[in-house]
Amino acid sequence: VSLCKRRGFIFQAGELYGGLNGCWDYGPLGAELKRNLKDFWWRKTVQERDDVLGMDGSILTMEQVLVSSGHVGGFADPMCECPLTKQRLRADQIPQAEPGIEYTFHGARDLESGKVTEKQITILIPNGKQEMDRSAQKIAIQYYRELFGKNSKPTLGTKDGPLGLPDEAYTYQPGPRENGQYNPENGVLLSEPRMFNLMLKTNFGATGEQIAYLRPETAQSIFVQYKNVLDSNRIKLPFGIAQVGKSFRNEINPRNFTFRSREFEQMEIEYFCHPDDGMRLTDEWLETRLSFYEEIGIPREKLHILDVPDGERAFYSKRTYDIEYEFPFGIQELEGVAYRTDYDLGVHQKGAGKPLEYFDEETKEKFLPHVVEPSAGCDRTVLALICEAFDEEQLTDEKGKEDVRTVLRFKPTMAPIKVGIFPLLKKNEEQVRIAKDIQKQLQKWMTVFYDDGGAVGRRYRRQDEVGTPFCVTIDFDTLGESGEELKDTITIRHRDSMAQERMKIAALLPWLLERVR
RNA sequence: GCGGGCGUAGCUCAGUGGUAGAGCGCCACCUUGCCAAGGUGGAUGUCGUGAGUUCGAAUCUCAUCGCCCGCUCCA
Repeated sequence: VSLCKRRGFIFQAGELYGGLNGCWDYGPLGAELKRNLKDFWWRKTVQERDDVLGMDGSILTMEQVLVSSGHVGGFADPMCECPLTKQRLRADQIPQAEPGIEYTFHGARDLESGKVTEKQITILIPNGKQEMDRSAQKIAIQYYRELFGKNSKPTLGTKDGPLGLPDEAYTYQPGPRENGQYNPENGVLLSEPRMFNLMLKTNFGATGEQIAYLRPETAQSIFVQYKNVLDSNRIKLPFGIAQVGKSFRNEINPRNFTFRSREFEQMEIEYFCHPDDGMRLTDEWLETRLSFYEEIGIPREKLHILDVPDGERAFYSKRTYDIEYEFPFGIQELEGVAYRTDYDLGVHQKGAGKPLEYFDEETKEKFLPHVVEPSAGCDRTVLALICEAFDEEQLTDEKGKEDVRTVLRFKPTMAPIKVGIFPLLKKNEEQVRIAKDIQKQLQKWMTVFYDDGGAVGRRYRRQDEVGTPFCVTIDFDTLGESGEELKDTITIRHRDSMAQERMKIAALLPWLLERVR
């Protein structure tokens, strides 16, 4: 995180004003890195395949689209929280409380330290669970002590509040209250139901009367435009539609740097196919995606494949693989490959009242296509690239002096800067002129960085720290001081090995292009 | 949202009621013929923000924002 800020990869959004929770800005180098990832994904997914087309959908999304998809209903459940276990329960699924006696505690005193903690909690002990008032009280106190430990004693109180220091501990009234909801597992009175909707809503129109949502996933615009893409592109099943773009979720608790953000970018494919092919294609896409990660420099052994078991998958999914990466903060999901069946086209066909079936001319078969969805988190992958690239290398020089070299070992394809260009000595005008010529030449093809400040060794190390794979140095040999043979040659210094090789200036561009694209 | 920890220069951090600090980094000049050499000079802080206590607050109190950890959540 520190390196990211210091070298301009990632800053916190709104940092000047104290920061905006769950939002991040990419600085110059971060923007390059992210751009490289997205471009590479697009090239591999759209450009180099015959069966995938791209699109770029609107972020603002009609309410009806998200009603049909289930997001408006599914994401807007009222939830109640249990103050004892912190469990969250859907308010509409909590069973009615049985008759019983309700105990309210107002706090507890630690018997050793005498410290009093105030915390109100109400527990309903059903009539069936008690033989007499005293045993119900015991059960209540036992629950209560789970919160404060065995050495605590609940505070005395009345219905209206705590009276003083502990002895008898509670107030009670017979029977459940009219609007109260209790945790069926432990009888604890739950918090008031609150809406937990993960979608961000906005208004527009002259008077702001129209509602729109910021999309919670890029997928929906693909489903909604599926028929338009099909009709306008002379394409046959199976085929996919790919999209890279921002999505938004009102995450309750953003965490782990950019890993879980409220605004994030997705790289998604919705692959439409015949129902018989869905399971097979899901496995195929998993393999395709795994080799993608290998190509960008995330080794297979750092990836874990989770075959999400029954009961934990989304309700519409017949199979889901999570592709997870070993982040420093744990093994976490980079991408989900989900077989979504015909759920999405089904709900939109019904919701919009318009047929979305596909007619196969060859088999004369009419059916609703099924969908396989490889959905990758762009920001998460950028974070994985940085984590994977980061290295602190121990060096020992000829004099035996220890040194630590910070290196980001990005694959050249992903590296924000492809090549550093240095004149060996800033005061040598000829070296500077040649270096600037080379800079001009290479700039048309790739991101380069010109530097003439300080000793050349320091410049190499600065580039190591931002992951520049190659550095070119123009020296006295370039000028022909060691004879005609070395004239117009430069040295290329490799980031990972620190080794150097000499090369004609004319050979430089093709040599680099072969490696950095 | 709950519990705990934390917030001082770009970074890492010292500073427990009395003049705002160090190392590294950064900028300029000198030096430098290939791996963070050296020298000289320089810039940078509403001590996260707001309120309170005090003659006086980075330091004490409260609130708030943000970060980290554990829960929770994450179709």
